[in-house]
Amino acid sequence: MKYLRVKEAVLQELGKATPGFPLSENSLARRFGVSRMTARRALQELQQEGYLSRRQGKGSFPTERRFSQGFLRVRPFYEFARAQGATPRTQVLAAELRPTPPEVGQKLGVPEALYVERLRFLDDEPVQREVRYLHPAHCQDLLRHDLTRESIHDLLVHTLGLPLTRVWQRLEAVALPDPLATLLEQLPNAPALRLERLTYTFETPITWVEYLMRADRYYLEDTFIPQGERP
Amino acid sequence: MKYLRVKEAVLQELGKATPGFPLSENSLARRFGVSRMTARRALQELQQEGYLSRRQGKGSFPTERRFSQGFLRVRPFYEFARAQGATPRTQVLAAELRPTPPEVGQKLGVPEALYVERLRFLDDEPVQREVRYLHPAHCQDLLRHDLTRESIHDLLVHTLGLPLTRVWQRLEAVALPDPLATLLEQLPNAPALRLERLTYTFETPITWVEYLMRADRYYLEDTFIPQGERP
DNA sequence: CGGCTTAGGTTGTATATACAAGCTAGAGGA
DNA sequence: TCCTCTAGCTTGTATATACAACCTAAGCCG
Repeated sequence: MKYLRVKEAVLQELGKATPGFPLSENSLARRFGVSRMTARRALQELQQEGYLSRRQGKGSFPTERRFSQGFLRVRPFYEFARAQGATPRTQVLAAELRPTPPEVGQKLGVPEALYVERLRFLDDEPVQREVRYLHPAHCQDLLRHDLTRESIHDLLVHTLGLPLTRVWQRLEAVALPDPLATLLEQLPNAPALRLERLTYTFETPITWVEYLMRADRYYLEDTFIPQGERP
Repeated sequence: MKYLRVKEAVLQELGKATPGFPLSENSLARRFGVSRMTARRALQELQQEGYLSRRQGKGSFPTERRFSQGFLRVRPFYEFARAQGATPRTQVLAAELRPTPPEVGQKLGVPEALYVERLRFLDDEPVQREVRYLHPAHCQDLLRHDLTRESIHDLLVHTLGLPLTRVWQRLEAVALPDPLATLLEQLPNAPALRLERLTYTFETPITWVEYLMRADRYYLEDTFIPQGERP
């Protein structure tokens, strides 16, 4: 398991803020006496695990570390509201073609996209802000629909006929900075859940979305039966 | 991009419930006129994306996609730490019989319970606090074990022989009040994820637990394949 | 019949080679 | 000075080869 030895060694150095970055496949291969393909595999796995960021032509750089785990799924807003017995309302703050910020542009693979920003209310209280970018080639018909009434997810699947075959998502807790806190009628730095989601049709990313949800109005709850936990 | 062509083709066949499984690297390579390593890459990526399950000596099979909608699953701390490549450490702050607070007592159905409070470190940084109440009639042997080294979940399942058949849990964002913020080396009102969980053996509640996780060190992330979302 | 060995499939690991594509610094020319 | 181009680095893709580890089924032998 040579590639594991290389991984371990690189992982050690990552902890020490060594000034030896960026790493390169060839230099690692020489240092450990392995082939480039073996060093490459070590770096690829470290990238996949979130330790390294690799860019063609530049090299492999350490990433800022964070920890992740788990499994989760979140229901559409109207379904959630119905389950709470509250009255939902949606205000569309923007719906237009707009250049994509770099992180989103990289994920969607386009320089500009349909931008939709919506504010969600339960019983006339703002509880969630949604910011969404949609792939322009696949979703251009979307703006003809009433985004205050219809679920974008349902529109994509049923009206535009885009099968949503894969979902990547991340959930975290954040403190609301000020323009957002005011928009959601919260004090600055109030806690909120932030859900970021990228949805694919096969290998094509279709839409990126960020939800910010007031912590005092939103939680995720579930009951399930675990698999393979019998003694 | 030959490996992409192979991926696409395999993905198509996956949709059709073709009886051509299991797939093998060599047969794919012959069919598409590519090298084994190229076919291998296609299969590896499909595995990583959750479409295929590959086993040495057997082959590549389509996965049952039971990615359980609406569910949130959290791994044991040591497993999580290992996956992150970080060094875990556990400090036991309390382990004793204690009266249950009303919300917990109601859920467990007992007036007093085994109380365990632990602080979890990754690379010597406190990242999670766990507070747990255990049903005294079923878990009294637990205090004889080393709670700094062993997973309570594993102890319950494997040592005490309690099948954990049902789980209720809730996840939310909170602001850390001051004694807790200091304990986790955060500023007061820093955001955190709070996970509350009640675990049953059949209809008997066994343990209630609350995890507080630093927002700057914890997030939940996943990729899954949705069910029944085809148009 | 029952158990063992073995042949031949599978994926996993490791190497060498070649070229394409992205990036950057520095040489060179206007 | 400023611009352009290129040499030389990086990662990405593709191939060929070799052997190890794992699995299954067929066949052999007691």
